[in-house]
Amino acid sequence: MPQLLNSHMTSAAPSALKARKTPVQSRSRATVDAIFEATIQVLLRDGMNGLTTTRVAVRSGVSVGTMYQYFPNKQALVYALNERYLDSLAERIEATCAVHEGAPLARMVEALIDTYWRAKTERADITRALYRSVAELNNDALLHAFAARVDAATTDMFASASDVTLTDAKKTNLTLATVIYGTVRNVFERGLSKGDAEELRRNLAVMCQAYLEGLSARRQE
Amino acid sequence: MPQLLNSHMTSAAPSALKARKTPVQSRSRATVDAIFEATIQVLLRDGMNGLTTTRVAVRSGVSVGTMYQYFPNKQALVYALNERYLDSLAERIEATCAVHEGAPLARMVEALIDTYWRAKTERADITRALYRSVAELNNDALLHAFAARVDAATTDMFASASDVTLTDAKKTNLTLATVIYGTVRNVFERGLSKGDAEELRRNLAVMCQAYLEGLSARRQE
DNA sequence: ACCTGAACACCGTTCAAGT
DNA sequence: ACCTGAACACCGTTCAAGT
Repeated sequence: MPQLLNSHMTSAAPSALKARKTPVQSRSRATVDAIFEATIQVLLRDGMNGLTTTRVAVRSGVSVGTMYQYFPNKQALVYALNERYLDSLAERIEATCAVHEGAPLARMVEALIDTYWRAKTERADITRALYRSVAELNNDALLHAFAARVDAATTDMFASASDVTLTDAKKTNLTLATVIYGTVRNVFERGLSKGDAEELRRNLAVMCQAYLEGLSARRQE
Repeated sequence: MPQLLNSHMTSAAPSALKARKTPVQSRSRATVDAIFEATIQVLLRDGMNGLTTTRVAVRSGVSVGTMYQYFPNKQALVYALNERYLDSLAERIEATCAVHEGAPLARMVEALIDTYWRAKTERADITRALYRSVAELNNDALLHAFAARVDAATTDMFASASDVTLTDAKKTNLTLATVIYGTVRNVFERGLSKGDAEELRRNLAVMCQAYLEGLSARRQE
């Protein structure tokens, strides 16, 4: 589970949600990691409503006071947790994009769906818990930063396609990204069975391909 | 704003979230409406975090004690609010389905996207607030009931298409519904500009059409 | 049948005191 | 440089008393 979250701290956070101090000694870095770990566990066990500072403190083995040295309030803690998660997700997407530079467009789309899908489904419980927790925050800045970063990577990738030259890679990317990420989220919300989810993944790919073929076809006319 | 919410009480609610008593006298019905109205307003002004029972009570002009006569806890209140909203949304989709019985498949898809899109965007602030509030609940039952009801209507509609006979209307519906609703939600999360959102709506329609054409084409081979 | 609001348990947050 | 935990303000929820 720790592998899902890495420790880069990107900073799109509004000041009220920013981490209070950056851990400098190894002792305090361990403290912060313990707090994050405890937060996920409490979130999984008791849900967003049962996520109390006391419970996180007890589970992480530090006092509430210590928590408040690193996070100015409870929201900031949840915010930072999502920040870590999105950061690692963005890295994975960027890696996929790097690998597929110059590939045929269809393979890029397939790879993007695959990476995103896998990242979200490999720990479905965590994905669900984080989807819920982030909804409570003033999350615009967080999600915009994530979207901007990931969009940059995927747009570049699409623009490098070996078989098609997109007239407007940015807009094509916006359509594909919104549809793909939105669909994946809705699959979670509907709680689809593994079989249905898998079929939907394939159909999503087919839809994206059909859309891309339509784009080329329209250009040739 | 009241028109967005009607007062049918469907009941997919787990017992812990069920409304405590049904209003029978006109006085109490007015009370419940006032509570709902106040809840939306507090939600819009102060967000999910600032939604306190005291604030809702003051704004609605009733005491906390009265609120607790109708809703066993704060979650139940938010749950009921979402229930009302989803109920009215389902009604609108059912109406669209009824109108398009026997129409060509492409027009059905267009109409479905249109209805859903319009319902979500006409009061974007409320949509956003409710998306956030529902994420906090144990919302599986609520969303499943909504999905089941709406899926039934749209599946029937698709099965009645005049130009195409679907081999598996249920699965086609699942794909289209998940992609459409998911995409609309993601448009909100990304906070797209009106222009971008409008373009995405069109592209979503194109993607769905391309997918349907692919279905027919594959059958002919 | 419906409403009130003081009272209680618990949670978020602080801060003086510790190592 | 980092940690502790009692103390305080405030919120969710109840219930005895009212109309």
